[in-house]
Amino acid sequence: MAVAPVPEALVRDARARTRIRRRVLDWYARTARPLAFRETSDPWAILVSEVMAQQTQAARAAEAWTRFMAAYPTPASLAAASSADVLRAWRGLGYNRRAIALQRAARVIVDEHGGRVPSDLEALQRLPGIGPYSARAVAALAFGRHVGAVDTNVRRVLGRAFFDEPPDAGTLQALADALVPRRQPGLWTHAVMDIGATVCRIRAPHCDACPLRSWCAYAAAPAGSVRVGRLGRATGNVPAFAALSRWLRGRILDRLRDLGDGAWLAFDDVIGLHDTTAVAVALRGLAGEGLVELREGNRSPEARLPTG
DNA sequence: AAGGCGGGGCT
DNA sequence: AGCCCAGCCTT
Repeated sequence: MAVAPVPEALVRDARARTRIRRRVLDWYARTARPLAFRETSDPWAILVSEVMAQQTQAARAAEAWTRFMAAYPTPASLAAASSADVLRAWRGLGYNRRAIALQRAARVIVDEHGGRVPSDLEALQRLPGIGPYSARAVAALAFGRHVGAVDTNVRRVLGRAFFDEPPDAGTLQALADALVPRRQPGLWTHAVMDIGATVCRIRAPHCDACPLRSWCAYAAAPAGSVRVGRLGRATGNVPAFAALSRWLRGRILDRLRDLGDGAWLAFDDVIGLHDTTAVAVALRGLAGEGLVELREGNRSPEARLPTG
């Protein structure tokens, strides 16, 4: 078993990187997950897929993506839509703020970039809902830029293979960037994420099937040594009331999705089983994020999906 | 640096 | 019954 190279050596050793790339790309050519959004090269379609995949399993995002792209095939089409319709198209995906942010991004693309998704990394990251990961993913997948997109999969794969303890974000990003091949940045990006999703899983990794096996510190670690598991943010205890707040927001949005366009829903009709204060807090929160509009009704305050 | 934000799949 | 998922934004 080869000793795992320290990341600094790997960044310097072009031959080692070449071997790693070849092994990974060969593996990907045989085993790639058939995700619908991998069939497109349209930057807008790729951007939409990345937003949908944020904290959402890629296979499930792919199903929604196909429907969404049929409705909103261009930035201009999403920019011109009503937010209510966009939220309806987002049903089932969760994190509904993403839908509003995506529409805002489409409007920025139309207003400031001539309706074309920008290829510049900084411009991408300025778009609403596009952070460090998504900007790099779009840059690499849609524009062939040589940037490493570090998501939870890549963090785990590279962390396990090339570090003995969780690296800081800058160190990890530098290694991810250095590993991107000259020729096929998009294929590489998909490939590393697939390793994390199907082989280098957080539990019960399939090291024997891994293209990085011969370089990997994790696979080589003797039994009993410390093994790095999840490399993202530590998960703290989630209070029960937090889950309830999210759940209530979701139920309210689903009620509003089922109403006709522009129809208002009275707070009193939402409350039913729910605590009056909890409903009010949820609606204020939704309004503050642009997910609903509020007005004072006759009996009680009223809410609807945004018509703009 | 920490907390909020969904819904579904997997173990 | 938890834990996790192609993260991002706000405070």
